[in-house]
Amino acid sequence: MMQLLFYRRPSLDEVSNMSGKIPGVNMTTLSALSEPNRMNIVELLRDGPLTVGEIADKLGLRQPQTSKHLKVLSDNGIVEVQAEANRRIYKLRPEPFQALDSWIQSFQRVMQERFDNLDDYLKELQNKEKS
Amino acid sequence: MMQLLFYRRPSLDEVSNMSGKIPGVNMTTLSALSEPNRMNIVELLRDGPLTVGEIADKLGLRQPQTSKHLKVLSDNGIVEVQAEANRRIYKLRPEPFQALDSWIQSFQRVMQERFDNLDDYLKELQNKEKS
DNA sequence: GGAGAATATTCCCGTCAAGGAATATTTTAA
DNA sequence: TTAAAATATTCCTTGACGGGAATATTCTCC
Repeated sequence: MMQLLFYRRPSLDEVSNMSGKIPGVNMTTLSALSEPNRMNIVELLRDGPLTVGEIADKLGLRQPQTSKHLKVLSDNGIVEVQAEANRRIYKLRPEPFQALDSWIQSFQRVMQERFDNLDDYLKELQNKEKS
Repeated sequence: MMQLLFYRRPSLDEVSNMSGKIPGVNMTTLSALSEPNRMNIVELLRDGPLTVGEIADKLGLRQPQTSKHLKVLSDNGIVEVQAEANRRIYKLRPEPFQALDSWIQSFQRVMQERFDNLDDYLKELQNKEKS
């Protein structure tokens, strides 16, 4: 069961300073998803595209807030829009999730290797102290 | 290539209201990781356990800030501590990443199915308008 | 016990995002 | 062209978090 503390998300400037440091994953996706309403929107869109009004209805959100959250998701490439008459139909884009997936995959691999070699580290520490 | 916008992270209260809605993944992990310095710490710990001082050195952070970030990561079960004399050795815990992994996996599955049936949705919309 | 190293905590401040309310924009239909 | 529906945008306020600085705590060693 994952947990996710809710602290202030860093500003756009802070983020852009980081970009490129983490291969395949810059952090805007995580930040966008760490807002509960946006995560709920994303979960909702798993079942297929929806209009703004439908999303607002199903989540009990007001329309302006829904539009704002969708803008954030859209700016980050998490969703895309298709205009259809008066309505805007939002759907998920798979790319961010694929990137997130491959990041975690590589993560898991390294973690597995390094999992229980705390003992090794302790010996390292002792060696350093001798010198 | 993932993106991650940086907006305010929701408060702890907001998060606890969401808990359980997303099976296996509540959002505190994402929120904790969406802070650049904390993400850097996590990336650093991929290579093995480190003390607070070492983390601060390698990332160019001050010690108090480093401790604060580590506390957030610790409170969220992303890292665990082992006391060793004066020092505290921090290492990653695999569970949050496994949970995040399985969430994305299930996500990918559903997205694959629903990927390109926007046409179906448009037909649905038209049917609704007739009634 | 006292000094000093390593780490944690507290306080204050500035910033920035999320919500509310109102308004603007776009589109269709009559 | 007006009206009305659907959506986007703006302005304002509030609250929370991250950084800085200082201090507290914990531990070891003499």
